[in-house]
Amino acid sequence: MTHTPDPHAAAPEGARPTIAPVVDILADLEWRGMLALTTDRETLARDLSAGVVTLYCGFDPTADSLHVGNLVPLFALRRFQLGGHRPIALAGGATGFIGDPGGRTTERQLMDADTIARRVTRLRAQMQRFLDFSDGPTGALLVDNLEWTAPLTVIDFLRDVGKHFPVNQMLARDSVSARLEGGGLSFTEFSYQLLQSLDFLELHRRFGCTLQVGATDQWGNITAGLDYLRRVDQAAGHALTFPLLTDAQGQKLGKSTGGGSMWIDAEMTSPYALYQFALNVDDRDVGTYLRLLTFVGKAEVEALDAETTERPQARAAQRRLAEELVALIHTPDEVRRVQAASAALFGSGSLADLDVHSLAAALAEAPSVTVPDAGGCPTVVDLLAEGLGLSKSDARRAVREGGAYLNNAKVASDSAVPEEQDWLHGRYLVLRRGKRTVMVVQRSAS
RNA sequence: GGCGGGUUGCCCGAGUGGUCAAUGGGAGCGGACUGUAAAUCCGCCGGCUUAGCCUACGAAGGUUCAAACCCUUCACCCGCCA
Repeated sequence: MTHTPDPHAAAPEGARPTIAPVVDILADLEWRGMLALTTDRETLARDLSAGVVTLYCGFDPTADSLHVGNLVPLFALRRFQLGGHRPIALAGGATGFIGDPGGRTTERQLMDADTIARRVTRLRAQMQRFLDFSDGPTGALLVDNLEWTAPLTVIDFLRDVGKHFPVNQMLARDSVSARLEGGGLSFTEFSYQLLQSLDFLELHRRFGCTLQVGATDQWGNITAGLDYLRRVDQAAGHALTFPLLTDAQGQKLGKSTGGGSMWIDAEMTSPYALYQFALNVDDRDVGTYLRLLTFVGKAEVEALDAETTERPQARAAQRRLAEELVALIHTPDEVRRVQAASAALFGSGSLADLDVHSLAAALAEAPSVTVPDAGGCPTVVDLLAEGLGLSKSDARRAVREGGAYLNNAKVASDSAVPEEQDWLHGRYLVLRRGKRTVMVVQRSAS
């Protein structure tokens, strides 16, 4: 087990993410709107108040990074931890090979072993950042189900696991029946629930894990595990699921308006992009996001809700969400950097008035293109295309539609070339497409 | 294994020899309005050396002056029968 220092520990006061204490975990999840289904609520509540409960949630390596939507279950583990319980984050090194049939209509593409191994490594590193791995009864654990699944032989699997699963019940699971009504599914994906059940049993035996949490499309897989636990070990466990949420646009949580995911990995989604994403969250969704994706307490979230209703233009809730998210996912230092960048690029002051250090800092996050000092500068169209990864046609179109700006001034012609006086401090050009896509052109200092 | 239906741009989906870079809807992008929001309206939405040219309608061949559209083979998907 690896112990990582809390990335927020060294941060100066004020910039650190808010971590409100959790007294009653079920009540906390409830007001956050995170409770979809549970097995017997009263027994669960009693167990949770009687002492430390060990619980787990699985994460399959479906991408090279977690995305913002994955934070809902991951943060739920943390909430349980704050409430005095012990979370286990499980990386699906084995289940990633099989593919969960739930929540989709078609067969998954199988991943090769190298891809899975790489992704599991990255997944583990990311999950470590959000839980407290210090020693003690509530210290988090990180496991990979490949550890106990890989050594299993086919015969053992069929005798020891498969024997306990009635096919008629497996067929009845929503995740399976939905697929049967659609295009069907392979035996491979049909078997997924067995592997997930095996995980639950294994974690129960190793760590006394008695609760599995997950998005509500996991309900069938989780309860399959509970049946298995009962049949094999005569043990009782619990299931708790979170609602599947979509935003006001019908998008999955954490998708930008462009449809792309907001990744946790700074290389895949820059802190600036994440900050801007949060700042632009729809008024109707911001309360939900604050509840699910931050640890801000009830009183404060409700105050921010009221702010949103009364003074939407201030976007206090969005600002808070943006700060919290960047602080949690990245660092408090990043919060200050992206705030400075946002203020400079969207602020009212003229770019030309900005001192060179502020300008350089503001532009650090933006895509950048460097041109040689001597010789002619490329056209604005070429610079936009290169810096923003557009086709020439797209870049030309942007200019023709009046959606391209050089130092906040509209570019009039698609043959425009920056002039000498356009270079801010002799070194920078700020190009913008539309309202929010900013890039910088630099040339070496003379 | 047999018979039938299908495979069109980011997605859905029209088109069944020239007038097709391809109707329509959704998504996306830009503009106006605003609060870097929503709604609404307008424009755009394959690429390029942009009044033109190139590449595209599952893949490869063929017929034709001309093919997304006709023919052949292959691949995949969906029904029905065995």
